[in-house]
Amino acid sequence: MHSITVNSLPSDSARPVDPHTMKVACSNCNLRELCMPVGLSAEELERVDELVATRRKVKRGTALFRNGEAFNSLFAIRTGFFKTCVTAVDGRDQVTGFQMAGEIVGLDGIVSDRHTCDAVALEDAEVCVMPFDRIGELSREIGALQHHVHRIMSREIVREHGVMLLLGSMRAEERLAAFLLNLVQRLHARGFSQTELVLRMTREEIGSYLGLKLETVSRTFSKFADDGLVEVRQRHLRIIDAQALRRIVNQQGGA
Amino acid sequence: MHSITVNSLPSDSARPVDPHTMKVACSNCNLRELCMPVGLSAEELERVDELVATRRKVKRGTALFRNGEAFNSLFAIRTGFFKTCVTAVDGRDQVTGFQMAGEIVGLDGIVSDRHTCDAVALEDAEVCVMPFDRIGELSREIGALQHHVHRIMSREIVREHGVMLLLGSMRAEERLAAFLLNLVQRLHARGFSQTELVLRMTREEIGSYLGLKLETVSRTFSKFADDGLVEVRQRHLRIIDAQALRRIVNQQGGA
DNA sequence: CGACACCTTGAAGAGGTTCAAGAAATGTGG
DNA sequence: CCACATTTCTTGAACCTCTTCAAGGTGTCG
Repeated sequence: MHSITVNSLPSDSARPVDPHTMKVACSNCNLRELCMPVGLSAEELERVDELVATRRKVKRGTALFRNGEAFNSLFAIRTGFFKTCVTAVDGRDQVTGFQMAGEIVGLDGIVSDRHTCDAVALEDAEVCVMPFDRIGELSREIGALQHHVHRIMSREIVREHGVMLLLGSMRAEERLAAFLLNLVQRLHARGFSQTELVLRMTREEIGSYLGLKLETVSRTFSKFADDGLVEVRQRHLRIIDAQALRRIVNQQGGA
Repeated sequence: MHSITVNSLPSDSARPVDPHTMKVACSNCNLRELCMPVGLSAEELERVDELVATRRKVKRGTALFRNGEAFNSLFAIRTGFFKTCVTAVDGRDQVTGFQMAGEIVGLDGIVSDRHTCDAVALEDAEVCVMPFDRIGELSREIGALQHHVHRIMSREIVREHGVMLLLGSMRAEERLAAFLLNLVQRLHARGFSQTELVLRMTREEIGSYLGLKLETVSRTFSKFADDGLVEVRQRHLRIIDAQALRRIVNQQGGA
């Protein structure tokens, strides 16, 4: 089976050798609405273009950054799919999120000038490198950019509130249903199918994110399939009854 | 019993009638190191003072803000103790954090211009109201303030990563031990005892935060007491063996 | 094509929840 | 200041969900 990439942007033929083509024109990027502020003047747009210093390719399975590394830049995902995870002193691991095209990673590093989690590519990926001091300088001059940065950080805080609600009060089926609906909704916003998706992560990674063991994830997928809510073939997933999944999420443990 | 305030700042006698005394001099505030950037010039400090528009008193049990309300300001806690909680569509509730003097609440509202959680005072409290546009303007001119705002938001993201780790991978005893150590550490940073504390929240609120039922919280307290790790008399708590609590947190489920 | 990682399923077990009852603290009003 | 109502906390017992351990199946990549 051929791999379906999460992002279908035209792969451009920029050679890493040429520093010119390494520059990215945010103003022309299909993902602009996702990762850049709207309502900029032509002049402002041009300056924001300079925000992206370089692009960087990240091979599947390798890290964009790791816990403990110096923080210098935020990264906007152009293509590919990432997980972020934190590690406790005792070695315990927790996936804190899955990120796709147009989303920003690296915010965790600002507070201490060091990254405090790992960002690992789950498929070959490319990111825009945005040096954080440059973001600071530019957002001092462009109000819309400043507000945009604040909104991105606030959005991440709110997202994590949602995960806390999920981890703190939902049962396994509710967690997995919420996870699937969230994933497919984000993919749909990027032009993909509302009903079909390819999971880029293992059952174990899903389990880590949802606070469940991989066996529970697998069993719950099977149950959803038995009940006719989804069709599961390994990582290929088709949502048959989204409404039923929504009911599961909003039913407060069976009440 | 008279209430022990979490914060022991001298209560000043400002009358709400007089707009002058309502102004707060951050430059003189004991909490400055907690909620304000360091290394400002005298002139900058003076301008930052103007950040705080007013103060606001919040009676125990009432909300500083609620989910859905318009977002205008961030709030720096001067005295008192808060919880923040999100509510799902089905009415499920999740405490997302407990905040004390020197900490900032309201960051959740930036992304959508509406608050997305409730902030409720668990004891009579007073906050500094900092209009968000003014923060924006001022941080455009004072680089240290800009960076400070970024750091506060990043710190919140990192804090929530920790909570996700707790909720996703720890057992009841580990969660409660981590919770107690965190609480006492933050109180100690504010000049309180390293070993004694008064819980300002109910067992149910602790449980909600930790993803446990109140009975489990109660039982786990009792077990800690039986094992000689803590002394529990209602909400009055004394930590006897902090090292043992730390071992519980770092032991990865009994391994 | 063979090795390895990943996934599924079963059975037994543990940890936490639920339900229930009573005790302790807190607040209220006489 | 004391009696009473209310909220909060504790503890027990039965139950349930998820985990653990184990084995076999499936898919993928060199």
